[in-house]
Amino acid sequence: FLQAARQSQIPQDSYHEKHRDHPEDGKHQDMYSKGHPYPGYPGYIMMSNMNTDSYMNNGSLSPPMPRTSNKVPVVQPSHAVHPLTPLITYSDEHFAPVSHSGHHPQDANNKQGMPRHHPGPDMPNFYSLSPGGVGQLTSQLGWFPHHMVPGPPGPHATGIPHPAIVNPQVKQEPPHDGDIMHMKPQHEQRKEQEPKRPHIKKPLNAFMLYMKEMRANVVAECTLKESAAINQILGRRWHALSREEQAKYYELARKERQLHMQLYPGWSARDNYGKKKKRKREKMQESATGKQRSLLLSLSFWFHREVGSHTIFLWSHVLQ
DNA sequence: CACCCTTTGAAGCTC
DNA sequence: GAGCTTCAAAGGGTG
Repeated sequence: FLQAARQSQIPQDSYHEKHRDHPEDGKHQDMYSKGHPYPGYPGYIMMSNMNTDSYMNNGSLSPPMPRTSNKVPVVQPSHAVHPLTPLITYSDEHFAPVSHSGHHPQDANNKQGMPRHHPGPDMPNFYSLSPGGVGQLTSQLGWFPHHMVPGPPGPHATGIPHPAIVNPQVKQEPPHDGDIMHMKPQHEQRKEQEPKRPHIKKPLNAFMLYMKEMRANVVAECTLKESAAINQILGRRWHALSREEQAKYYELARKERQLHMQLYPGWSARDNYGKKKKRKREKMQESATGKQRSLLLSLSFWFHREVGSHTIFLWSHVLQ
């Protein structure tokens, strides 16, 4: 019921929902009606291996990109800059704010007057590396760590932390009287002695990159502020995108992963696995056990009705 | 204040 | 390998 209520809050007609039904019919007009949501965000740095992406050439979408493909810098979000300039910045020339969404060319050209490079079949060029490539990239990123240096990544010499790194909010117990080390169990001592590894976030996938880029547009176009509702809209818009438009984000996401791998060679999604949503997991568990309990109650009720009859035989099987 | 909600996709986990 | 779970972002809502 709550979900239905929440969903009902979504102004279905506040957006050009027709785009969903007619994705090729003047869609994305809303995307640029308000201009780019991130004015003045840094330019882009081009990726080096875009021209070699076969999937881009054959028109297929990128999700199934093999992880063994060329490793290229990733885009990792910076909380202070443009959403799509997280780890790397791109050259405006090739991946301008207008073009990176690939939507609403009319609005982009007419209202913003910005040149728009439609990805289309020549998308590979879209991501061609600007002079300097990754080297330039590293020079532009003050936080860019020595990605060949092993060990936990931390703040760069500049003092600017990597945006993907979140220092764990360690709740510090107020100091107790006496020697704490003697008061705590051995495993806790060991825990404290272990270096606190910074939390390295997962690289963003294609849809997440799309969301970061388009969220401001959607928020600006409607009165909604609830992210759940915004995300529903973004999900529908994502499906309304053409393959080429989506491919752009898949490619960005692929480069995100590649740069992430370079930045954090030892990192694995396993590192963050099971460290969030504790309440939800517990809730789900509880829900599951609750269902079992209610099932048991039902069966119990049924048992009391049927006990003494021949059905008790079946009940005994249920209990097993 | 931690988590929920909601979306998609990548990756981990379980069987 | 299939199917399920978790986490990435976001921010108002919830308990």
